[in-house]
Amino acid sequence: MNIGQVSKATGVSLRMIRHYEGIGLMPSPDRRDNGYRDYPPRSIERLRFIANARDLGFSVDEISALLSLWDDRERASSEVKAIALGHAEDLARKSAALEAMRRTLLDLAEGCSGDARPDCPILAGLAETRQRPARELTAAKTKPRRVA
Amino acid sequence: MNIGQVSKATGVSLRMIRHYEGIGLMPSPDRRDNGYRDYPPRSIERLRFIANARDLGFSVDEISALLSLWDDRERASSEVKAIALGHAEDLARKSAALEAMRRTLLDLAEGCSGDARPDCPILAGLAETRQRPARELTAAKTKPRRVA
DNA sequence: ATGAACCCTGACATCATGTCAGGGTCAAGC
DNA sequence: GCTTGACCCTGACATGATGTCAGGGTTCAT
Repeated sequence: MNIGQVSKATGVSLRMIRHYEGIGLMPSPDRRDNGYRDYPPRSIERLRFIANARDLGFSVDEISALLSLWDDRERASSEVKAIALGHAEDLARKSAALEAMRRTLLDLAEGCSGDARPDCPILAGLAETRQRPARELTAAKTKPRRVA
Repeated sequence: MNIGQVSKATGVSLRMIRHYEGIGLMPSPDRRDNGYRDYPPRSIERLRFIANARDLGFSVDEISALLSLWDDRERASSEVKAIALGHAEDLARKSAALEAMRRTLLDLAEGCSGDARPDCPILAGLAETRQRPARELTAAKTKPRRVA
C-alpha cells in the first residue's frame, strides 16, 4: 500500500505517518523501486493504535512502551494496566489543575460588577504580589534531569 | 533596577523577562550607558501581572488584551469580566476533555485483569478502528487562517 | 588587577503538527 | 508519444513557552 492509502485508512496525516517513522514508533517500510514507501496491512493496525493512544493523551514514550507490550504476546496484562492507570492519574492531575485555575478565576470575577464602571477586582488580583520563585533561583543543585 | 533584581522581585526568569519584551508584553526599558536594561519600579507590577495571568493559563493574546484594559483607567469592568469568564469556559472545556479521556481509559482498564495473564482489553481497545479523518482530508477549503 | 557575579545577544532544543518548496512518478486520455 | 493531474519524496521553516549554552563585556570588592 502507498502512504496515501494508509493515511485514508487510518485518518493519520501523511506528515505524521512519516513522523512516527522518524521517531521510531513505526518501523521503516520497504521501498518500491521508485522510492515510494510500501506498507504491509499490519501497518494500519499499528498506526490506529498509535493514533488512538495519542487521542487519549499518552506521551510518545508511553505509546512506545505500550507498543512493545502489544508486540509481546506473553507480557502480563498488569504491566499494561499499570501504564494506563498511571496515565489516568496524570489526566486527573492535569484536569484538577485546570479546575483550580478556573476556580481562582471565578472567585476573582465574582467581585467584579461587570458593568460600565472601571474598578475591577480581577485586574487588581492579577497585579497582586506573587512569590513563586523563578526556576533559576531554585533549580541550582536540585535536579539531574534528562532521564526520558 | 537591573534585570536580575526585577527577576528576584517577581519570580520571573531573566529569559522570560527578555522574552516578554521581545513579544511586546513588556515595554523596552531604557538602557544604561553600558547597555544594561534599566527598569523603573512600575515594571515589577506589570511583570507580576503577566506572570499571574500566565499561571492562570491565559494566552499571550489574552494577556495582551488584559494589559491594555489595565492600562486604561476608564474601561468598563464588563470588558475585563468577559475575558475572564471566557477563559474560565476554556478551562472548563479543557478540563472536561481530560476527564473524558480519563473515563475512556478507566473503562478500558476495568476489563483488564491486571495480573500475569497476557490478554488485555486495553491494548485491544487501542488497536480498534478509528475514523477521525486526518486534517488534510477535511480542511480543504474550510479555513482562511492566519489572523493572530 | 584579579575573580566573582552580573549583563548582553544570539542560537539551538523541545513536541506535535502544518505548510511550502522543488522535484520525481504514474496512470489515463488525447 | 505527450500532457495533465494525482501522488510521492525530502528537507526546511514555523508555532509557543522556556531552558540552556556559547562567547564576550562590565562592575565591584578584595
